[in-house]
Amino acid sequence: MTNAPRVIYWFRTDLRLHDSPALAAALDLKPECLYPIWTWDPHYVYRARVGVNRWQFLIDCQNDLSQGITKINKNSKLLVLREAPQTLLPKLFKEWNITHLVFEKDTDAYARERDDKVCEIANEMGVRVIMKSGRTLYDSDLLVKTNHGKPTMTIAQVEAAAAKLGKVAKPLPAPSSLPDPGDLSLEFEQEKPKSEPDFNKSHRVSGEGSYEVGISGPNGDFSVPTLKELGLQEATTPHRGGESIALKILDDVISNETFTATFSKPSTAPTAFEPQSTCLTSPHLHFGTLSCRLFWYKIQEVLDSYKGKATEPPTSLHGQLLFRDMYFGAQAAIGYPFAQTAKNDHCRFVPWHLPSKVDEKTGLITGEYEIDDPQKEEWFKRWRNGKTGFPWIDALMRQLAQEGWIHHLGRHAVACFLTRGGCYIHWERGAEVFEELLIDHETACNVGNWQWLACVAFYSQYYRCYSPIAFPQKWDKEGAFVRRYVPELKDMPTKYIYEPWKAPIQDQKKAGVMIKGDGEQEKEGDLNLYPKPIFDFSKQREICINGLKSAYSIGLYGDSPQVLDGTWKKMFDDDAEGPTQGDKGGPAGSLGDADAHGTEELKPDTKATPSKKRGGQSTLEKAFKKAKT
DNA sequence: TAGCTTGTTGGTCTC
DNA sequence: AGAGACCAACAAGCT
Repeated sequence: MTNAPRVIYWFRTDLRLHDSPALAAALDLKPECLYPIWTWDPHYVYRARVGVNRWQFLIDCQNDLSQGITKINKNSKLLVLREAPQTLLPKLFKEWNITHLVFEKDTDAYARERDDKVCEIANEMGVRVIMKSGRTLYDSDLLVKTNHGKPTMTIAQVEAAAAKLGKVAKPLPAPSSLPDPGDLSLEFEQEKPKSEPDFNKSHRVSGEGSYEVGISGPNGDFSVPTLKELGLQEATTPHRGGESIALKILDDVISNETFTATFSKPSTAPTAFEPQSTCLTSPHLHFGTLSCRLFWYKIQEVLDSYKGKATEPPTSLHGQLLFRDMYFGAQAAIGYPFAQTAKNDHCRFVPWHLPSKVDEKTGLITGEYEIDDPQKEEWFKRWRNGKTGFPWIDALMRQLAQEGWIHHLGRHAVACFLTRGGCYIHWERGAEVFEELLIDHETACNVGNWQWLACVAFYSQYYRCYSPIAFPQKWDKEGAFVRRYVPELKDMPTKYIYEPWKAPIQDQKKAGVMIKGDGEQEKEGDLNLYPKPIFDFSKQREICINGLKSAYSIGLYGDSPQVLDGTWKKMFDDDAEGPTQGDKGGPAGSLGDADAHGTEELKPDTKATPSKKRGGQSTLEKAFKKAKT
């Protein structure tokens, strides 16, 4: 009888009320009722890597949003529904007599696939879908289109495309009123998800139970699940989520005009803690509790009235937001392969240790990897656990595990160390650890930065290598940061704080710590133990640089036929760093049996040979002669 | 065309 | 203390 719209507003990575073009579009419909929902997606619960700190942050955001909604309309709140959106939404459309589904566009590969499916069903059921861009400064698909249809790989490309697209959209105010939701009956069966494989099993102390209590939660009130329901221990991060916190951080940043106008990322200290040297807005941008466009214009207001010399992109605060758009543009154009080497035409192929297994049917990495060398697996575990014996690296990795956040340059240091500047281990291993532990993890930025640091895309100056000893001394001669996060070393003399293995035994004993073993044993008598370094850094650095030099001269990319069929091994010297021995190789660097693909002769691959001075062998010989000296 | 500049964020030395 | 030269040498865009 009524033509008034009945609208579901589907919150995802836009957990805010201010500056939401999608929410504004929903309200423009003048709906008779508005259901603000969150679908508790098993993909996120089981298949994405999400550590306890990011769960806490998400739950904070949801609770704060729900309270924010209730503040505007006491009859409304965030309705959390525990089922996959692909199966749940069609049932809700019917049950609640929905006319419109509205949400913010998400260009992550899985999100696109999910949303395509939902749109298809909605169309079939006669439900109109409204999707608005709002996660980035510019609609990532438009950015790509304006960049001649190509992934945005440099800031110059982003700036050129942005100039054509015009100014960033002005932020919208939060709504002053919200319609009531309609009838909340749920007369249908809950479809429970398959819990295996569960990538987050290692974090659970009891079974995951967020689907065991029905669609609307244990009290039937659509409550936000708790960590306990997820079987998780308490979070350890001091950083908390929610729109109200995000807006307060923004106010604090903006009220410091000098900080805002003269911000220059490369000169902020990665060793600063309590407080850190940057504004820590990244998790709020990820969960959408802070609009990047509001941030943009608040910065602009400061710049407009600032009398001194302000910094500019790419190092300025505006520059940081442009980088985010760059990575989103790259991901939007490349899709699923963006997060991996296999089939990624913009990612250089390097024969890293611990390569991913690739599903031959889908072409996607499975989350498992090959252990080509047990020593490298040990290095990887010790890196992951903050026990490499390099205090700067270990302090950062322990800060990551405890707090879910480390400074951008700290991320550079540990990423370079794991990949091209130390362990020569696959950047996909590192990206997975960051995915699990970072509270601000978003695939586009995480993967993009790992590719940058590994010098496989975005960046290529692999001879510029971060030293775990010299680099932190630029900001923290005394080693206060190390002393904070590696307490075993808190009394180590400053002279040895970044290389404690050089401290004489007497100095070690005086400091209450022995530099001994591999980090397994924590104490010996009264003395703490801190591990010996996993390797001689300068030797490994040399090996890595030579490895990169040979991989660059061979010039393969993730989509090169030799990479996909495993014949890449024939192009590398057996003695080259990485699993290059023999002639059997799997797709994209894994060690699987390549026989199934035949042993056809290598043909010169035009796409894979952009370099004029390709031809490898002499370069290789030179490289390895040098490595020996 | 070959050479120059630029690219968010290196290390080491000198002044 | 901080800037500049040099190290060794990548890619892309420009002239």
